[in-house]
Amino acid sequence: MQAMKPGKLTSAKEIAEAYGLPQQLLAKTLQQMARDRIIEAVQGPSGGYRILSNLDKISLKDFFEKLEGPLGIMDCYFDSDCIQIGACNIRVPIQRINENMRNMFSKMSLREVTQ
Amino acid sequence: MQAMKPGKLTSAKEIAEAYGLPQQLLAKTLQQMARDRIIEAVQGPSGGYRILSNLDKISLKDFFEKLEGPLGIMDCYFDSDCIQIGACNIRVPIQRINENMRNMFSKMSLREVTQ
DNA sequence: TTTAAATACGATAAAAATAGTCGTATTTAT
DNA sequence: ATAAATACGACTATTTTTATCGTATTTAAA
Repeated sequence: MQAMKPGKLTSAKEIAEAYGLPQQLLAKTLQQMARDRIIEAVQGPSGGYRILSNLDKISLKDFFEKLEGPLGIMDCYFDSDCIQIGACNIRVPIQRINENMRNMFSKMSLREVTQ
Repeated sequence: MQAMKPGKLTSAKEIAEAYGLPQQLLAKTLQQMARDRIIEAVQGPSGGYRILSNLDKISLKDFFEKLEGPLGIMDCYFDSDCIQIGACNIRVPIQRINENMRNMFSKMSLREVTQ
C-alpha cells in the first residue's frame, strides 16, 4: 500500500480516508493483522500502524490463512460439519485442488503483491 | 458421481435422495447444467438426466465458470463495480493470481474429478 | 496531570448473498 | 387421460458478511 510505507506510522483514519473505507471496519482488520504480527500497532496520539515483518518472509498463503482461515475451494478438511462427508466421492480431488492452491500461494510473498 | 453413470438416465429425485439434498434445489443446478450442455435432460415419465459430454473435454475451469461465472480470487476484471478500481495498487498481482488459478483449473478435466 | 487522539474489542445491527420453497407450466411414456 | 418427470420465475428463509456502536485502554503533549 502506498499509504503505509515500511517503518512509517500510519493511522487507521488516514488509510480509511485514502481509500474511502469505514474507519472502524478497517481498524478491525488492522487489529487482526497486528495480532498476527504482520503489522505493528502503536497506541496513543500520533500512534498508528507500521509494517513489522520482512514482507519477503510472509507468503500469501500465510497471509490469507491468518486472516481468513484454511485456504481452499472447500473446507471439508478443517471445519467438516459437512453431512456429505462419508458418502462424498470427490474428496480426493478436492484435497488435491486445495493442496495445489496452498502450494501456489506459498510461492508468492506479500512483497510481490504489495510492490 | 456414482448415482449418475454415463449414458444412464437418473432422475433428480433419485440423486436428491441418495445425497439427502432438497430435490427442487438440486433440480435448479441440474437444469442449469443442462442449459450449459454438460448434462442432458429428458422430460416425461422415466425421464431424468444423463451425462452428455465427453468428460475429458470439459475442464474444471469451464465447469466452474459456466455454473458460477468468472473464476478468480476477485472479480474486479469482470463485474468491476469496485469503487477502489483506479486507486487500486494491487491490480496486476490480482490479475496474475486469477490467471494462475484459471490456468490450474484449465488443466484438470471433469473426468479426473468424477472418477 | 489533565486532555485528546489513537488503538482494542465485544456486542449488535444492517445488508447482501445463498439456500430453499412454492406454484404453475410443459413434456411425454403408459 | 393420467401420472411422472423436467422448467422456471417468484418468493421466502437462512446464513454470511459488512458495518456500526459503546466503552475501555494507551500515551503523547499541553
